[in-house]
Amino acid sequence: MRKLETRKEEIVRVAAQLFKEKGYSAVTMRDLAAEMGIKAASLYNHITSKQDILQTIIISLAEEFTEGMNKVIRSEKSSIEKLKKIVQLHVTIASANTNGMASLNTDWMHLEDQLEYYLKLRNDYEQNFLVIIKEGVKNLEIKSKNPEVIMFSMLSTLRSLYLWLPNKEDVSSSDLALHLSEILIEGINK
Amino acid sequence: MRKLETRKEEIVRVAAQLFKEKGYSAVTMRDLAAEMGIKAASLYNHITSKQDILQTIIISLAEEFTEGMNKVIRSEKSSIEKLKKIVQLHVTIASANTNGMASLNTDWMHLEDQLEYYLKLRNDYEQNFLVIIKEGVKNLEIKSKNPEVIMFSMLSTLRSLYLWLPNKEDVSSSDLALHLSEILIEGINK
DNA sequence: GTCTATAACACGATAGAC
DNA sequence: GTCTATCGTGTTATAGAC
Repeated sequence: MRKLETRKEEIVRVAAQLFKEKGYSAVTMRDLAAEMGIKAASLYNHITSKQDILQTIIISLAEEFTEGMNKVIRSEKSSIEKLKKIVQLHVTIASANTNGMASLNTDWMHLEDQLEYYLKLRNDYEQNFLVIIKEGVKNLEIKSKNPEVIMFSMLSTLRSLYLWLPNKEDVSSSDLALHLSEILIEGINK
Repeated sequence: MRKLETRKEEIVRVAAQLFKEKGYSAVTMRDLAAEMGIKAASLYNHITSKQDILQTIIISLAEEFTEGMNKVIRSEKSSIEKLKKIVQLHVTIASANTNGMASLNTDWMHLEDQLEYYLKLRNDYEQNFLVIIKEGVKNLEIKSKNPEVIMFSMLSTLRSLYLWLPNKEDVSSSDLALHLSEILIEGINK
């Protein structure tokens, strides 16, 4: 039996959609209330502030990525296999919450109390990503290109998935992850 | 002899930097004026509105990309060579204006009068990009993967360059374009 | 070309009735 | 749990002096 959505969860879900369309700063509490069919003042029975909503959206996603990365690192796989697992991680999380991913990617700078924590999680994630690529180069699994450029290229694509996934609801998410892994790892040249 | 920067150009340049840091909606005319060392009211002797600034930043960049793409299309090169030219185009434009690229990528939805025009330029650009990839598949130059996924992957990386370039001022922009082309086209697998 | 002053309105958030 | 009313502040933009 699926747990029912609380009122706060509903507010956060609707807010994430509006934040994706216009960005955190351009969405007013009156906009959000109207979309919920209530008055702005009523929102405050469920959340403590607008900032509270942004934190809830971003931090839970950032922690999901951190948890997923930690599992990948602990797994005893080849570097290429680890990268494929990371592609799958991004496809899975982005598919489940495309709206929230927009806030994670473009509105993180509006975090207040939790900004430092977010930046630490993001930085650790990137460092772990980089270590996997460098190990792959050392293992002779990965071409000896600049690892930073490789990470930048892969991560840019993975971080942009939320912009593209909503238009591709016909493609299964496991198919997409396989397809994307091939392009990112094998290239496109025949 | 280099043309001197007009006061409006200076305002637009400083605004682009602030827009990159906090986004269009979160930057106030007082913020911008303070950064220029004047009062907010004084800005209006040089620009007609805040919206005017955003338009100036975004539309000129969008037209640069359109012009560059048109040159690539008219050139009589292989599909792979055309893609390499597009990588070079993005690296060149993004290197010259990293701050403006942030607005182009994340604040375009705040355009008012020019929103439709921007969307047409962007859509045409993507269609041209897709045609080049599809021709490459037909020519047997490019692996027969889903062309939309290939375009999404390449374009995501190219559109994110502005986030990454400011930290890599030591790398020459032609070296970066070559390096990036190799990774995007040949992949990373050994 | 910049200033002070201010118009006209929108913002996040709270108080207290129901 | 939602409402009406409102506080205190911030917003873009204009008018007119210097």
